[in-house]
Amino acid sequence: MKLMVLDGNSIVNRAYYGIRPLTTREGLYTHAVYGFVTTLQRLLDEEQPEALCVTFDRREPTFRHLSYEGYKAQRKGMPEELAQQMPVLKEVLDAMAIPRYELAGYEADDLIGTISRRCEAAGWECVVVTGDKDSLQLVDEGTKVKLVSTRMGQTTTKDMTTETFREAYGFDPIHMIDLKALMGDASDNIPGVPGIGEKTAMALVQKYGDIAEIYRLLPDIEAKPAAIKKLEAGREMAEMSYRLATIVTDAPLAFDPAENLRQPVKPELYPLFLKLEFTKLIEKMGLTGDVAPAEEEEAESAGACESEIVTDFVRAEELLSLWRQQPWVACLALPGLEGVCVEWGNQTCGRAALFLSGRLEGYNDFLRAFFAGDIQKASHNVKDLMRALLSENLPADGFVFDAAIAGYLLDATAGHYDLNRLSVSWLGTEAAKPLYLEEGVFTAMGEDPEALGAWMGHTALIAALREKMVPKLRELGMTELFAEMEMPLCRVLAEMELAGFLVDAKALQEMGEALSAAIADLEQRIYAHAGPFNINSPKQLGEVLFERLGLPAYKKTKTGYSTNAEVLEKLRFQHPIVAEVLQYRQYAKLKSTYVDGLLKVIDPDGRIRTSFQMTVTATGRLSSTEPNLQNIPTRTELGSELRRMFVAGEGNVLVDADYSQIELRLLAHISGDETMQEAFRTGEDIHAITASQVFGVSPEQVTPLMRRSAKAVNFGIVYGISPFSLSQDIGVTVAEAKDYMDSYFAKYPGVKRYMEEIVERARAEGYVETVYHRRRSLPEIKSSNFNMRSFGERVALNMPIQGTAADIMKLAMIHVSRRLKAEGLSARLLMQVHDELIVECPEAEEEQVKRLLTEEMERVCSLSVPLTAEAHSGRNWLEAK
DNA sequence: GGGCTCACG
DNA sequence: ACGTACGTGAGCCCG
Repeated sequence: MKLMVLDGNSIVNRAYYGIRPLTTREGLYTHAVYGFVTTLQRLLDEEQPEALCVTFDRREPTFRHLSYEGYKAQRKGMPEELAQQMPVLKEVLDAMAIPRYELAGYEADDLIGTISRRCEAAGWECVVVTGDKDSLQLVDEGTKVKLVSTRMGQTTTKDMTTETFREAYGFDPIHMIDLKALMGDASDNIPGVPGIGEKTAMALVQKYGDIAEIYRLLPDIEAKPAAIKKLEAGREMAEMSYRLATIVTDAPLAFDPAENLRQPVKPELYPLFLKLEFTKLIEKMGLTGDVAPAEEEEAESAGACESEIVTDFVRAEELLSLWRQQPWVACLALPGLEGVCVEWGNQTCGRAALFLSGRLEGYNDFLRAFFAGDIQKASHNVKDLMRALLSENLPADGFVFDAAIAGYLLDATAGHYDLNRLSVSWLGTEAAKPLYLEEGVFTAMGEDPEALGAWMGHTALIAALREKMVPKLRELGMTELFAEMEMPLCRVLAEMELAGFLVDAKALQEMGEALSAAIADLEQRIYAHAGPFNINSPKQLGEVLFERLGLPAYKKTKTGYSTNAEVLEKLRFQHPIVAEVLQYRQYAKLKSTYVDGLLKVIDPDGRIRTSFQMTVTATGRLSSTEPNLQNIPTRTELGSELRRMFVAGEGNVLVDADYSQIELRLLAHISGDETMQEAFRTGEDIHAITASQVFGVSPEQVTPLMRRSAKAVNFGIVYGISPFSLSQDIGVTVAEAKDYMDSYFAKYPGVKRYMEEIVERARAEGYVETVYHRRRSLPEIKSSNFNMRSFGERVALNMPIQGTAADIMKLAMIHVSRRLKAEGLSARLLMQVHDELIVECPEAEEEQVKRLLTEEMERVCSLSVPLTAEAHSGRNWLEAK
């Protein structure tokens, strides 16, 4: 039989400091609890113990405090954000039916010591889980310690048994106490012997075992005379430290391993996890709220009271007229537009109507009427619905609310905005399982009341969400952002996705063949140096380069040697294989991601249709998937050849317009820095101007190197760079990089002030926002973890700039699309790549479209610096750049 | 499914 | 002293 005991304080601390802070919608911090539970789940999987318990420290002083007043005296109290999670954690453990132990006068460690010895006495195996190396003294034949460590945001465990401990330390586990008695422990304020450090202490314990033996033999031990002197002087300290470091194994604790057998979780766990918004855990642990019928009734009150399947068009017409009078109705369509559910009326007793393609004569006419502009509709993932409608030549107007987008604006870092998650965080309840999402059930829905019910339930959620979210959007000043930017953009993006980008498949195919040949050739040359291996495997490549060929390994990753381009560049001239690998990598990337990847997704009409994601990025940018057309190569000559494959249709051209230095211009505008603003008003080349100002030379004296450095600083500032990273980027010493930054800030004091102020504000408010009130909350800025806090500070600098640029581009797209239509042009938007728009138009419209694009892009807003855009055109994307 | 690498702004 | 630039997505390897 096996019992696993967790050091509650140690594990929760690790979770707290190691995980990005997370709060519920109500502002309750939850990450320490979340981290604790996920760690626990993993440990249970790994160990499969029959019994389980958790120990905690108590506030009362222990015998250690009483015997030595310095003990943990300097230890700061728990941060408030962690302290408030402790009772929640205990509530969770209770709901999971996991016994927890705490005892006045004893630390969690002492209880663990006691528990482990009681287990052994009862013939049980004991597994101790902690992050604290002190507990290693407990390791023996019946007890192993799993050491938990959190590095770079992820937790790993290391099993310590008698054998592994001996291997690592060279003495028996029990002598951990002696080691600590000699070297002390700064974090617990255990003094040890003054002057004796880790090295000496390790050597002594390895040689003599315990301090009693060392002091018995003193002064005739093998050590430096100075060390012997210190040992003699510090005898009392050693003895006291020994007592402090010894974990108690006989605390007066009522404990019997058999009373800690694992139990099924209690029903309280589900509502508790709902409150904490642990949707992922609910799913993983298969928790459900199937409990008392009284609660079910309440849950249903959000749904419809009355519902009907509409099968005749007279009734459909009746409803359509009714909805034209309503301020808005909620709707949800089935994939493939096989059905539409409409929900209206008041919230407590709404009504639902279902329209199914197989059950209603004139279903298409219904769609045409319902999706017209005279019925105001709230839905979910509106852009996708619009794309489906437009592809059937149906109208797609009158959408006033998208629950996913509202959820995104209200918390851009939540990650997922499916109706279930929105429901948990906004309504405090889970949605019915979306049965209709399963393949193949759509046409059968009419026969499946459960699926119909779930579908109606989801539609009702949209209405309930709207009621909650619209006031919140207003409260945060996002009404316009939502209604004037995000909602109108849905239509623009749907049309762009539908348009697709024509590609020259034949040329792409040929490029692929050329790449294949080059790759095969390089492969042979690489094998000639090292024998055959998988070059695509960083692990195998690392072994070849750094073990077999003995090249110096500059950098390591979590899992082994780093073999990235930066490392390989440094090795380029040390062995001919390196340059070949670099080239192989470049070709392999182009072939697999771009040539093969794109060939796979060309539609029958020769066009590629990407999907724009509106709710992914934390800053407000779009992203592009399946395929990603926002990362088509441009930085290398060979790579940029791929852009030649993206072409205009017969008789058409591509017009490509991009904003010039939009982020730096926004830095100048937002920071209010006069010098930088002046530079943009008068100058052409901002990096050269910056160089001349930072290096104190006239514009003609700026060398290419100076310009390059200034450019790196300009970019770096926007990202919240450190002197170290700047030095890495431009290949100078850290001191030089720091000098550059200092003179940059001296020249642009407004930028420096902005950086300080925005971080200060973020700390005070807990969020940052763009000029258009797009918001990103920043709980990490208050973190006591240095890395996490620093990250928060960099984000605070960057988000308002990157995000405002994204806002401006979104507005530009809406204006461009509107005006292309207003002027009766055939031109249509195809792509957006953050600061760049691509339009396809008949040759005859080329000049007009170029003008229109730059005008609309520049006209979006009026800043304290000019906002400029440039347009070019060509037969293909490369030519048009 | 996470890690590494590399493509973009 | 810490560890070291913001925002993305895709293909491949490997446990």
